[in-house]
Amino acid sequence: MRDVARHAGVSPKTVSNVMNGYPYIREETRTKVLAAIDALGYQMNISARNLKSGRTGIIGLAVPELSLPYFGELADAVIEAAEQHGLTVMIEQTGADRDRELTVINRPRGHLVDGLLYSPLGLGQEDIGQLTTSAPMVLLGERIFHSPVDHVMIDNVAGTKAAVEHLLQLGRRRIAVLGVHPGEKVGTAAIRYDAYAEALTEHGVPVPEELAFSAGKWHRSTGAEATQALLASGRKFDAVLALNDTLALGAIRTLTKHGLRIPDDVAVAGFDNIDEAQYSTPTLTTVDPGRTQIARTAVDLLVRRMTGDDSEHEEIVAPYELHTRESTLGTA
Amino acid sequence: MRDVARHAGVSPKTVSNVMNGYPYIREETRTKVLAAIDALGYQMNISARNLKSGRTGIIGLAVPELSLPYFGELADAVIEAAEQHGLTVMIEQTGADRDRELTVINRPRGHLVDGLLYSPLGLGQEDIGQLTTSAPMVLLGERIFHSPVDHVMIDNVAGTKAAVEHLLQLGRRRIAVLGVHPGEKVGTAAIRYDAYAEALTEHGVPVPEELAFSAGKWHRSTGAEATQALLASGRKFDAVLALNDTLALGAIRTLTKHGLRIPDDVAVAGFDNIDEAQYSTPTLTTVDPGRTQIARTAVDLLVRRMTGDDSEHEEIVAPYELHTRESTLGTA
DNA sequence: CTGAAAGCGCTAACAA
DNA sequence: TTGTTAGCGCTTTCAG
Repeated sequence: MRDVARHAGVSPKTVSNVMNGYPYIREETRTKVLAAIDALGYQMNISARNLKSGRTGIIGLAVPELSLPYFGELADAVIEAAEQHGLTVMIEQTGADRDRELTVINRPRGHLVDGLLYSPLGLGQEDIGQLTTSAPMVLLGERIFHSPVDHVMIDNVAGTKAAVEHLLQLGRRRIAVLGVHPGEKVGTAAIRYDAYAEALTEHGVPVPEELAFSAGKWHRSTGAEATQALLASGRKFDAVLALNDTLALGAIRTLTKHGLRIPDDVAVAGFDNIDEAQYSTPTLTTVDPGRTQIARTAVDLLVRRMTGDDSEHEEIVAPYELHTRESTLGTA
Repeated sequence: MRDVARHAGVSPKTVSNVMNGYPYIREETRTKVLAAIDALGYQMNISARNLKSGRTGIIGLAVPELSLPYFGELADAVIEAAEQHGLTVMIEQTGADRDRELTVINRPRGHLVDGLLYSPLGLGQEDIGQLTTSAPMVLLGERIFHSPVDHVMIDNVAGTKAAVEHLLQLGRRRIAVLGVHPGEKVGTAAIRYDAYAEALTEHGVPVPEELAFSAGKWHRSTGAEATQALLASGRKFDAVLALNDTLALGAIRTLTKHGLRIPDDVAVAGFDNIDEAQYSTPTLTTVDPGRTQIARTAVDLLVRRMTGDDSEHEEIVAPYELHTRESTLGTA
């Protein structure tokens, strides 16, 4: 920057002013400076500016795994939204395991990010003490009850119930569940399972605990395995509620391979409405949690916090939408 | 840091030494310093260190869209590999359009990233003049012929040919292509299309130009649309080569909806081997370009460049693998 | 093994 | 409208 200043015959501060669009500069000076910048191929050193300002223009996004379509699509939406605010996004993968989630979240970031969007999978009330980040944070996806942190939430309960009620309306009574995490009292799996049980109960249908199958990571492969186990158990069922879409797609694969017709023999519903759900065979009935809106709302909220808004923490629930498709309705 | 030093009764430099694991420190001093760090909840300011060292520990990854499964899976692998080197990853989305690709790549990064991994979709020889980044760069995915830049490449030509030959061996002769970019002479679409034509020619099969259907973005939706157009054209075909997996999955959807049996009436093959290809109905025959290895190799190479290796630029081709599945073989 | 001094590149505050 | 001074928090000499 000194070089540029010398080259243009002005002071460094003037160069700084030009770079930052400071309005009160004579047109002539500005032109001279810009010419010098160009001539020298100068690029401002952001680290230096950060050091001065204490802010970096970077926000962090912590998600379990980018290779899961839901999180890939979420990250896409977050990056898009961040760009609107002139922010860039650093992504950290937490894996799907609770210990690593805590490690990652508590890793010192050295003032490198101005804020953090955090999409936890298995954390709950008991862990909130651990959430000690210096930068503002917005939690994505699920509620950690009573925690004094901003949340932008999926409507897990209402969404799951809507899916279950849809299956009940179709006359299904033996609805298997895929992807439960036995022992976990908190986290997405528990929330959705509880909502499922509650919906059944509300409609006077007994909760078939023997039809709940676990899957640690919510991948297609684990969905397929859980379905194998379900079939091997010999227990009767006429529907499958998978706790997310990838599990559902793995289930569809396994059911089809075993010659079961979907939805005639077994209806299948998922959660997330990933792009794939519209194009699978059969297309997948699923709950759309409002990804794009969650991303946008969360970034907006985070930006507000970063700029000093310290009003009471907010809990925003995004509207869900149930998409009914062939995996429950058949080919109309 | 000054505070910590005071608290521990040492000089700032000693604190710095402790933080950086400098070996020659008395155990007692180290303990004192660590205690002070803990007591004050001190976090090193990375921006300041960057300013001094000129390096940030961040690498950039520029991909078209994270919501495309291939790039989600690639990003996952890159982040994983970067972590091995203690680097974090900033992701930039270029969209799938050539102008934006150039814009993004030339955006000044203000010394914010130490290196850049760049996965272009539509660039070629003519654009290499534009690639003027100050930080070292490694190109991912495809070769831009003769450019003096490091490449870690998908074996597009051999991979595509293998897929085409597989279809030919099955007796298919009228192989439609989905996803071409008419007018583009460079970029992934052109490379794969040319390889397809070459494979046909080598086997004495005429290239059916009327069976090439374009799709700008390689999404499921565009694959479905292209397939609609193909069917609407009334032209006969017994196989579809989609230039990537998402297109193929969109095609399968449309073909199935029109009552065509796969592979009996139409065999379908894709490219990328995304996770979904193993679980779709039918499972998808596809070319695995070696994602994980590409990510690892590229990060290793980039790190070498960042640490001053300025030997001749390298062009590394990752080994591909053809996975034959139900969409061409049927259910054995 | 530890400390003191200087400076990385930028900008806020003030002065001219 | 532009220049000067000082300092953000760290590390790199070089001494002790």
